[in-house]
Amino acid sequence: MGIVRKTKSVKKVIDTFENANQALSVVELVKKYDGEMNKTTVYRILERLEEEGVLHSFTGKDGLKWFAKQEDASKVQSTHPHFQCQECGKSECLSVDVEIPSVPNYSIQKANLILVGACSDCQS
Amino acid sequence: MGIVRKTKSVKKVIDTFENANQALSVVELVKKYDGEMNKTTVYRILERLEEEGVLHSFTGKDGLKWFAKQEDASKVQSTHPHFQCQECGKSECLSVDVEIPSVPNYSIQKANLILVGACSDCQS
DNA sequence: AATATAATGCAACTAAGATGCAATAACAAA
DNA sequence: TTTGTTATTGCATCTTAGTTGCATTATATT
Ligand SMILES: [Mn+2]
Ligand SMILES: [Mn+2]
Ligand SMILES: [Zn+2]
Ligand SMILES: [Zn+2]
Repeated sequence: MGIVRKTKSVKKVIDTFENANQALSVVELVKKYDGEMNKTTVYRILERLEEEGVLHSFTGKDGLKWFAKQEDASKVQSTHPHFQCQECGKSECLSVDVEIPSVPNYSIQKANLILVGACSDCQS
Repeated sequence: MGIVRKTKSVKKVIDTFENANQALSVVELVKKYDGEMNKTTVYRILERLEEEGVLHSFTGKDGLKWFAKQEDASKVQSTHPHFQCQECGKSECLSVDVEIPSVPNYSIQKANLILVGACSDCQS
């Protein structure tokens, strides 16, 4: 499973994430590659890059799927929160610690935390 | 805005939430009312009940929209986490406190925390 | 260069959710 | 209780994210 072949399209996607210091939604990636890569291909490359551990994904505040580089564990913990700016729409991984609350009788496997607000560029 | 008329359908929806001690996804509500209420009507009633403050909503782990009763502030804080069971699919509001991490240069307006795991009924 | 098969393009499909409009039902006023 | 106003509903249609099957193409390996 995962990526086996470094195709032109795969290289493009990897390159895009290398040069982006933020998360990218599948929707915007499909738009970005319009004309050079099929929508289905974008979805499948992202899927494979995630399986390979090159990218990771999360569901944004509006239910859209986002991807971002998978930084090494030292910088960002496996379960980290994501920030989404209400003004410019940008989204990014936060390397802060989150206290996952424990709930009696429940076993929590993972936590999905989205923080919504205004990023540094968008302060009024 | 909001609910003005207590129609049969509105009463049904309110009643469903009264007798459910969990969150309900729009998808399952549309199914539940199949034959007695139009899909569009379900969406619109939920929307109005939320505007009225009778219900509140959140986006589940898979991007689906869920609704739940709006308990009084004393029991559940305005920004509370939600739990979603990977086994049975049930979802509910958690009345626990969550530390919203502060991020330098960012203003956080709200937090959306979904905890995923196994509920008490689904422990192995 | 020949081969095996992973990856792609394309068309069609699924499913959640939104929208415009005409018909209907609440409900307040008469 | 009847009537008039208008909120609500049903229905058809649309939008958009995401998926799937299959034939074609490109990559990596020998
Ligand atoms: Mn991340
Ligand atoms: Mn809740
Ligand atoms: Zn911003
Ligand atoms: Zn369960």
